[in-house]
Amino acid sequence: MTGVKAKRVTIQDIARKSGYSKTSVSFAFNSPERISKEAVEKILRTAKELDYIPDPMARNFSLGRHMSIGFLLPQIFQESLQNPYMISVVRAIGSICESRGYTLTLVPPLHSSVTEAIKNATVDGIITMGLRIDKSIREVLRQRNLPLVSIDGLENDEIPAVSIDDRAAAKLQLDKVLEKGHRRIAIITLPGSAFSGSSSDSIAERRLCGYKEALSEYGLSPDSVTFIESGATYIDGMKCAEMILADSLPSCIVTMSDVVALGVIDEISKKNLRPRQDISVIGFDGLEKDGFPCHGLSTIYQSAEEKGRKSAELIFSMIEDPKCSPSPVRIGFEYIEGNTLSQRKD
Amino acid sequence: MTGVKAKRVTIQDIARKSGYSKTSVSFAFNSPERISKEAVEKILRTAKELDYIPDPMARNFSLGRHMSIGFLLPQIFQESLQNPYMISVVRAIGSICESRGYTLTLVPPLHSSVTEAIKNATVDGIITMGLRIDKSIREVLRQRNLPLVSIDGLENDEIPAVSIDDRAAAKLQLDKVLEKGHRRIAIITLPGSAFSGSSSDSIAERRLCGYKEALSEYGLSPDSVTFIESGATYIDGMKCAEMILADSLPSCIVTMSDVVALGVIDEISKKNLRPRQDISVIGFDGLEKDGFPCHGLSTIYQSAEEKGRKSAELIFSMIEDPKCSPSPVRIGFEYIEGNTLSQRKD
DNA sequence: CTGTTAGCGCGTTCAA
DNA sequence: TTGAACGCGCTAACAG
Repeated sequence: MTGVKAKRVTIQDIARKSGYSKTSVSFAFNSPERISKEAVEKILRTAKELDYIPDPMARNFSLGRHMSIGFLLPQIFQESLQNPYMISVVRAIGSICESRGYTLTLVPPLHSSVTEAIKNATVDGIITMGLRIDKSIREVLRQRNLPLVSIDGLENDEIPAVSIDDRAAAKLQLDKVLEKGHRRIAIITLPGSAFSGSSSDSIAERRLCGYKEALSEYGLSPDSVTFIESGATYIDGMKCAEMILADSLPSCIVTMSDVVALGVIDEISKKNLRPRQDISVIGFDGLEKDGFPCHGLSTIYQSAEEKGRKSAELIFSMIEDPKCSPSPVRIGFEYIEGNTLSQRKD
Repeated sequence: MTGVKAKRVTIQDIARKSGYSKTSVSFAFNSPERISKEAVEKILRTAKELDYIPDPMARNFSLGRHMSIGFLLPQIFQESLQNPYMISVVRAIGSICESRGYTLTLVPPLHSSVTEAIKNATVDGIITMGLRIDKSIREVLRQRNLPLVSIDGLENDEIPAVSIDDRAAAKLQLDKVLEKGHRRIAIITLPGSAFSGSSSDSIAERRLCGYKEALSEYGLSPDSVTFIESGATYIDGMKCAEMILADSLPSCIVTMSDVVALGVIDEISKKNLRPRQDISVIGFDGLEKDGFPCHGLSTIYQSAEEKGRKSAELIFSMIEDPKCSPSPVRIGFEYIEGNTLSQRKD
């Protein structure tokens, strides 16, 4: 039995007081056409008197659904919702949920465990972003029979995924930089690149491949470039730029995310250098197109809106047809000409 | 009965197969110490074989709880999550939820109705922001026995609220502007000011009172100031600035939100005017302190983190003790000296 | 067509 | 260690 909560009015109470059966009360709320007008009236009147409305949890339990999609946060709340790109994706997912009458449940790791979090999430499906779906996660998904869509996840995997071709996008990014004549280049990578050791396949790694490809096409060695790993926030970008500038003076700083690039730019200004004229900067994400002010940052655009929308549509199709196992979805990308990547002058 | 979902393994199945009762199975998962070691082992082994874990919804239903807090979005998803200040508040709420093992459910209006949304939200409590809590909302809250905390809501109200003294904060803001000698002032207000007609008490209105007070202390009439209402996004700020600049040339533009101020600044630059030197700008919120890059915008700071945290703590205290009706919480505010509000020169 | 009876869903917990 | 009741609403099947 339950705790000490004040005893709620139930469908039973309305049945008794109105003189009808539970069934009729249920009908009055959900299929008024199924019973007589007067019955509906009397029942609803009684319900109003007793201040009754059906309990949504009991209702959902009975119907075997939750009316909510879970967005599984890869890190703790504080960090996940610090990332504007992730927020834009969440916003897009939310819009789809909204149009279907669903809520969107943000699910943080439970006791630092995403697996535990999935075990306990009362949702009809889960969308995740930038998370490695390991064995224990797959197990729980199977046990709970819970559909999951992974954004920016592994490729060649049985789990439905939405992503861009990160390798090609990164290559395009560095191509633009090299085209402009830059050779003294610093690249700020996201966590999860080869440098951090373990992770076998991550966005950062895929993009690194793209970078190396671009370099090799120009006959350059990866060693000619400074790589440095950083978190994905504005502050991280500033710190990282500070480290880089203390050391050398690249003609271009390449980042794997727009917010990092913004931090870099502000740090450059702070050092009394001029972004663009003295040091070029290029970002990644194209946040400006999704409504986040970037002041003309040159960047690679990947639509957060589309990623979110597509993944939500995928999850709903899986909920509606549990048998269907959708194929991966590829989102496009493009170079956005801003005002922070200029021709090398020196 | 439910739909066509693949039949899940239930506690009953484990009981049968393991030779123990449902009760014992339940104990094996929740209070292993209540039954023998071998029973626990055998049961858990059987569960593993059949790929069983307890269903969280059934569990929560049985326990009369949801393990989730609802954040009620005042507008549609798209708009609500466009607002960095709201996002910062959500982030803080989420962190508290996280630490208690709760999820955070984002609840958009259902069929454009917040009341309907509340009726159906499977959550233990609701936090809302900038929403007028009308009669029909109160009714549902009572019916559902659902605690609610309102951020930036009405004052002198029986609903627990978390807010700042908006009137005083706005006065401080305009005081700073007037101190610097500005007299040709344009003020961009949020929706819900007197101009928009109806709303009887909103943030915008309270702040307007503060502005008028400041003006009157300087012997100035409200008519000497240009008021213009705007949405709360970067883009809205740009548009608004465009309108203002097409008309006249104020020496200072005052906004009710930092993002709007950022839009104004970029629009000023676009017009080949210099923000700060030619036109001063002051914002409101202090987003920079909450991790959102504002490049030294002068502003009034109100802690989003604190608003979120306090409201989450309130809601949990109400959940834990349904009888308690907490008193309103006031958050502090302060002027942040940036580099966008300068002495009037002309 | 209107209304009812009975039982389900799944895990928790009281009383034995 | 367990059988039975419980939480709350939904609905198949049936009777008038």
